[in-house]
Amino acid sequence: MSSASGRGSLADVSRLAGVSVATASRVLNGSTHPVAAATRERVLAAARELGYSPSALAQALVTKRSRIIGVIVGDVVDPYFAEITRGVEDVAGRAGYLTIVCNADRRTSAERQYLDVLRDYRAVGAIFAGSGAVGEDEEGRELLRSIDRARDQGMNVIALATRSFPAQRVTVDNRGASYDLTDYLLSLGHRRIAFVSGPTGFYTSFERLEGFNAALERSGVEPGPVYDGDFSYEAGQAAAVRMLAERRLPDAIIGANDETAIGVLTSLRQAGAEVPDAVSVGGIGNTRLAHFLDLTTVSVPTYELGAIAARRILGGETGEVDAVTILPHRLVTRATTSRRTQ
Amino acid sequence: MSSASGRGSLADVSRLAGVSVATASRVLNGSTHPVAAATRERVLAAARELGYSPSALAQALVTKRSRIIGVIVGDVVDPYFAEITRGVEDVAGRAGYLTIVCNADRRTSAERQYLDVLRDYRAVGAIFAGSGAVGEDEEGRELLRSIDRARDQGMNVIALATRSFPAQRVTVDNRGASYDLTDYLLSLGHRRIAFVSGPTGFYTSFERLEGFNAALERSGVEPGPVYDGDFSYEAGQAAAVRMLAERRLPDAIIGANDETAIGVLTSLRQAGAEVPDAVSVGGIGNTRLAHFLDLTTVSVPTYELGAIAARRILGGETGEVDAVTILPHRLVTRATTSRRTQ
DNA sequence: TTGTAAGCGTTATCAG
DNA sequence: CTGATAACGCTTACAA
Repeated sequence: MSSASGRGSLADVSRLAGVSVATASRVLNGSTHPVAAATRERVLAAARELGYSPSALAQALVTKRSRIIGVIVGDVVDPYFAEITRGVEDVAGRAGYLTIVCNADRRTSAERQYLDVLRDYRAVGAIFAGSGAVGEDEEGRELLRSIDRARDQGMNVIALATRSFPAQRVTVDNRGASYDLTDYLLSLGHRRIAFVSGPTGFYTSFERLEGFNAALERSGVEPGPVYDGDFSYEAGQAAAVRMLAERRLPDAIIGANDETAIGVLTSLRQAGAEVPDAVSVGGIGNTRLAHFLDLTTVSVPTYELGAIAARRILGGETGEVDAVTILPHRLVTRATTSRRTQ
Repeated sequence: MSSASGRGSLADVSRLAGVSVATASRVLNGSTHPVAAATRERVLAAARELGYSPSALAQALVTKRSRIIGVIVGDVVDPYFAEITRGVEDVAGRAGYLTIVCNADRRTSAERQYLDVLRDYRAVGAIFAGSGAVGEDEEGRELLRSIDRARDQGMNVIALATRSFPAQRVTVDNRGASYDLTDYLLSLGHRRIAFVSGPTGFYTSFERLEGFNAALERSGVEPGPVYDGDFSYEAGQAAAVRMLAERRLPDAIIGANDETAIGVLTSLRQAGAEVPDAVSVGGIGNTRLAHFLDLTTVSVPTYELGAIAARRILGGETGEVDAVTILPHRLVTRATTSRRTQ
């Protein structure tokens, strides 16, 4: 009976302390149920002697809820997501929760699979950190089904970007962020402004492109050329190469995120184009990369995004499923942009 | 009885299919136990209809093992660890395992806490990605105790750096990496070479410093100045500021890792010092940052480190506890180093 | 080939 | 204040 390998179960502790498992459970885990001081002491002593630690698995099984919180990101290596993750982990860890980081590689099907696993482990909630595809395809519908099932089991789902499924949202005004950056570039005298977009079909890509176009239009400037990208460094490089091959560089270039802007920046410089003297370059995100490279960008409170989402989930604020909280962004002007000279 | 909220249990499926839970279990989970084709079909159909998905929690409880693998890193945001994480997650995910990333902030006590939680969830194994403190302090002893207990419960523990506890290791030759970089700098004619170290007391810091000193000594060059750091960007900046305040810059500067080297690099450039014309700068790691900034560095196969460790754990190769696998490193010369001119 | 039943380690409900 | 005991959802001998 006395669990061959485990000197660690509640039963063992209760036996050693000479009480029932019920009592042992009450003192060892945060129960409000009253227990006599003397009894409590004996249990504590027994637990210490045995080096008891509760089986999170068993606890979760019976309470139907584990102390796990999941973050589903587009790319663990992108600092944008790494910083969000840190925010989640900080508040989760402080509350004794474990954070599971799932790398979906920006694929909806992977997101769904991870969500399912998270649900299988009865995670308390899931945070979708990345943007998703616009519109209703089969994968989107499957994701929606998975989300519904997750919710049925009591999971709390939060998105940190616009998504095609209903969810409480904590995000930033991507359109505004892009608008502000474009506007700043215009104010520096630039007219031919190029934009290297995010992956097509993603909400965040769309919103940022929209802000760009809106700012140009409002100033009566002809829409600048748009180069397809996917939020990667390589996409920025590729776009820069294409620009360099054309007869004239734009006055300024915006990357849909910092990674892409940095791809543009380094390619340009390697090719001998002066930044910001010949071309200005800006990104969005204000990740550490931007800081390191002194890149003009728009600060997005990534850490806060993660921290707030985690707090929501832990606070059990199921709230309105469609509530949306917009965190402020802020233009950060640095060394890769300057007034137009030529 | 028919679980109010759950139309999802094995019992529900078995009932609908008209078989016992044992049979349902056998067909639904990879059991080799024979089941009649017709029965199998009925069970499958019932499961589909109910949208059954097994409780990972219950499975783990009874098998005493969950499909979870943990990675304990020093800093999620540092690309060095992010890339390791990606390696782990790729192979774990492919095998249907969930990766839990734990951010220990380079604190031994946090590492221990995370390991304990991982054990509470009966993770199949834990990977210590970061380096640890040299020597035997109380925290080190506690960590050791936790590791022993984790092993008792069947967990597999692997370290990706030298650690003070016994563990199978998959790592690189840090001393050699640093030696090679230093040697390269010497070959370029540099003589006054400075080193910005990692956090004092950590094995990896120590090994890299050692390689640096060994290379200088072997060439009969006077030991260069060593500045204290902690693997952070800020440490690199601080060291650069101190150097700039001194009467003469060194010929070359080595950062104990890429982050630090980049801190040095950007501070130098912002202060108007030409890199590599006035000073050469190199790092260790070959993280994406180094790539972006065209930084000379030593390539460390981070992704592979993580992938191999994960494969070991999943393969259940408990193997020799002290076995160590050294992966090759490689000097990557780029634009931040050049022959000494002055 | 199928079923029965004993756990796995907790929590929670009810009686004392 | 304390103790039985029934779940929780699943796996796995052991029987049939």
